[in-house]
Amino acid sequence: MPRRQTKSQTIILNLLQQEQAALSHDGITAKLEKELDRVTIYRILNRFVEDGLAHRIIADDGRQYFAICPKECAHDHKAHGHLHFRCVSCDRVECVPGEVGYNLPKGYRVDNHNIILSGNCNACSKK
Amino acid sequence: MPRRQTKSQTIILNLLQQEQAALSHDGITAKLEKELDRVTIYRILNRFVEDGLAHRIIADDGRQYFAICPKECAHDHKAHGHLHFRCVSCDRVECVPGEVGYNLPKGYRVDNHNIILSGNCNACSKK
DNA sequence: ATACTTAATGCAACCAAGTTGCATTTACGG
DNA sequence: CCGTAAATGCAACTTGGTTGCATTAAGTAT
Repeated sequence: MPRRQTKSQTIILNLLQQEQAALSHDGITAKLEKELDRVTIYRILNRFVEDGLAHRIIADDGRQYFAICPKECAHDHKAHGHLHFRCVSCDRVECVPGEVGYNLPKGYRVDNHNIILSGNCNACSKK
Repeated sequence: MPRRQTKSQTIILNLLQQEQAALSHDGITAKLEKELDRVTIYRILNRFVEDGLAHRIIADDGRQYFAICPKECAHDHKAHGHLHFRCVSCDRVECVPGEVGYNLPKGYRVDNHNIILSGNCNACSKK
């Protein structure tokens, strides 16, 4: 039962790879020329996450965004300590490189980070 | 058109106040003895947020959690720089005091923080 | 206390994001 | 080229949350 390489899959993978930002389901559909079923897209994305190829971010609009894991986090697929920025004007979610600092009371074991700042990105705050 | 003080409202306010954790809609219903309509609860919570009484957190399960604003953040109702921890075993979302450090490329204007770490809390990681 | 205004409630219906079941298609190993 | 099972597509469902609207009940004026 190994994975199979399908057209749809590679299309989405390429999309995510060339994209700077994390994409939501409908961000993806928007960029697709050949229409794909909602379900298919979700399943492909979930597979990517399962395989540690992409990570899933739940933004503060409550929706899932997906981004290809940068090499830096390749060693550690669950704890993505970097932050994400969602621009409320252009609706892009970007991965912002660099670690986030915090301290937690002892005994707490983190196995997932979901850090979203939102506001206006560089481009939009100039308008 | 000022606000009116109703029973349901005070019940929920008290609930949130005495609770250490942030509560979701159904966390609240669970703790309620007298049953309240879903819609009513949501509307009350939204009003609290509007009035700067509570803040809304979107956890990494995609759901909204509400917590009374601690005094420290009274001066600044939108940017809650502190982090939240969601325990995946006991399903509690706690506010963790202390600022979170990060740096953002210039030009970015943050007006909301939504920082969720998840994993096992002190109590649960001992089990 | 009584009447009036309009905020708050409750119900039904709706909406959006995401998932599941199942029949059909299709990648890929033999 | 055949057979197996992974991937797709469609319909239907689930969950979290919101909206419309008639009804109830705060708070104010009389």
